[in-house]
Amino acid sequence: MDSPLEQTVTITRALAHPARLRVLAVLRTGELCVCQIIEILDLAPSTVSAHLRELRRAGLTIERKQGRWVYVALAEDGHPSSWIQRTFEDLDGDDRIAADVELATELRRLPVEVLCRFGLEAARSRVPGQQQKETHHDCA
Amino acid sequence: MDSPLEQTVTITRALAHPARLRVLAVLRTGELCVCQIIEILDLAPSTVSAHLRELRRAGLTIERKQGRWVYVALAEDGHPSSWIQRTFEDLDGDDRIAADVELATELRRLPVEVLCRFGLEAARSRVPGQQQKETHHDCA
DNA sequence: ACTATATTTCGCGAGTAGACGAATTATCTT
DNA sequence: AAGATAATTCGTCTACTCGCGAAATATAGT
Repeated sequence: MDSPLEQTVTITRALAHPARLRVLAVLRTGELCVCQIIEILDLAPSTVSAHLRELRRAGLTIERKQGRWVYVALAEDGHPSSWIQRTFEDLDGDDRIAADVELATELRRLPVEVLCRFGLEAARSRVPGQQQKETHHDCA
Repeated sequence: MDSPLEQTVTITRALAHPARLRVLAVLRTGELCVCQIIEILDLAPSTVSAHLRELRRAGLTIERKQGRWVYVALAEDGHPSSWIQRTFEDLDGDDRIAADVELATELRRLPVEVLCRFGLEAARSRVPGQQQKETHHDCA
């Protein structure tokens, strides 16, 4: 449909924002649900939703809906994925990205249900020792 | 100075415009002077100048001044150049780009002096048979 | 059916990108 | 020194991006 030129613009435009690059980087370690991404970026849900829409439109990510939650993951194939690889080469070693990845790792250990509803601080205090017992919903 | 994240944004933003992608593609076959690029893009000189500034700022191109003319070329090394390579893979086969490259080939045969001063049509009629005799200034 | 909640869509305001023409700068030619 | 000209900078206009909160949508649990 789009010419190669237009497609390239779509992809590079999608890449050309720190919040969207951060999302891609953090998805490198696996899918995340939208509420986790909201927590990591620390932006309004509507803002994050718009960023995710742009990534999806460019073919850089895919989404699956599971119950109330929407999980976002990197697109595995298609040529957008080689742009993602190129991006990661540059992003490696960035402090902000490293912090995001670390936070993502913590978030994966917390039950999504608690995180979404009460926020990070509350989820941390509810699951202090990095081990959750009475979780009903798994994050991935 | 800039973090890897900021640098990546700078580069991808620079790539995220059809006019700038066209410039990069056309430079693939060798350097061009600004007036030739103006002719190819068919945009106001001030607009083209702004696009070239952004490419330079991102480290994607380099410029050298020779007399009145400024010649633009792709940056050969540094990691911006691998972004350029990635870009070319996608741009190959685009009709617009192909036409631009063809036009660039023609422009290289015309004396810059005539092209800059009188425009493409005039330069074509002054050098009808693809051979120029009384050229004082070479294009590269 | 009703309530709670995860996410998206909508509408708005502030800032920026990208187009142009006019004015400026730098360089060549005479 | 003066005039011509390639290119850049500046000012302006329009349109879009990106942030937010409010409203709408969809799904889960009671």
